[in-house]
Amino acid sequence: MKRRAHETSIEDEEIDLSNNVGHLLRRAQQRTAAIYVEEIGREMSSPQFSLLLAILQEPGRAQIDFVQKVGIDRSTLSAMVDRLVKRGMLTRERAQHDQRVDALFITPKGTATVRRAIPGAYNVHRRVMQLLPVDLRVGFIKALTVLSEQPAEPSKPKPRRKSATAGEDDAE
Amino acid sequence: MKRRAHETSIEDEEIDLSNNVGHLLRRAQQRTAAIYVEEIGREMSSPQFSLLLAILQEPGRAQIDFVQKVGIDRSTLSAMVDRLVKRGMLTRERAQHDQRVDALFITPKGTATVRRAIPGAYNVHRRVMQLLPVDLRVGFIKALTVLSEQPAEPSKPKPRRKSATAGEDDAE
DNA sequence: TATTGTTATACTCTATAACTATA
DNA sequence: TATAGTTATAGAGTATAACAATA
Repeated sequence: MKRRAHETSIEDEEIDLSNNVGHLLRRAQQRTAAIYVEEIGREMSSPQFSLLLAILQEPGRAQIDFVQKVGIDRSTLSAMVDRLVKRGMLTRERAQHDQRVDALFITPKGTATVRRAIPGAYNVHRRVMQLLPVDLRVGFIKALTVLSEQPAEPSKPKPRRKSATAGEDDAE
Repeated sequence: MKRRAHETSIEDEEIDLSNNVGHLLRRAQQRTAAIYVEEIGREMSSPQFSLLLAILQEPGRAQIDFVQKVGIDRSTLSAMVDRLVKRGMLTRERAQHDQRVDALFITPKGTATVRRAIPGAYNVHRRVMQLLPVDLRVGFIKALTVLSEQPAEPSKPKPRRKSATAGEDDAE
């Protein structure tokens, strides 16, 4: 592991959860999720809301498009779409021009459901922002946006020379 | 996005994922999780690391203490501890003073595992921070800390007058 | 051969409720 | 009765790998 970052001997007491972005992000999301439930309820999970909203705005796109747009794994998305189709929120249609792709459409019921949730989504955003000191708000969203935009190689792993295989430079 | 709470008629196009804290937090966490895997691998999930670290720092505390400290649900934590015990990272010991509580201890193996992961944890933190413009970094952590600290009534629902029962003031 | 989507597998996390054994 | 922990359910999301159909 590339410990050259800080090759000092590290005491257990020197690290703690309060300066661990991963942990903080999880807690923050947890808090946000709680507010989400208060505002929107359990009819739709937050990722489901994101997906439905995206489809509402660009109906007819292929699943793969939403994978990238919404940031949900291919197989996860497939399962999510299954559930939402089962609940009458979405439909799948085989694309004519390419028989491999499923175009996604939102049903009237799905549309109504998302639209109903939109005010709640605003409230979630607003309430979370209100928890923060005013001077941190803009920067916070900026920071999250930057992190969200970083493409972690989203299903486009650029066919590197298949020679060596092995290490993703995973450093073990 | 601050279109004043709601009450206005909202067009679908006016809201989008790029100003939705919930969505942004999820994406950001996703990105962080990917870095976590690169640095630490799949030996431990991020929540497991948090838990082990907490126990390393305060061994012998009851499970319930870690529920609050680490922010993991009671039953989730129970299952996590099961897995970690099974993998020889933790032990449970019935507390003498209160036969209901399980005190948690980290084993030498667990200790070694966390300690080995600590440099990686630093790297995760560092790498995530480096993705951000310098001027956003401190504020970002501050904001996350604030959000993390908000207690969403963590298993301490304070026995309100048992009179009315009913509404958790859940609004809805 | 590459791409889209599905399926299988396996983990993990979350939440609720009911249950036990204590206190 | 309240608390600590477990267990049973149920629902989601995530990730990997393998596969079929299609391009």
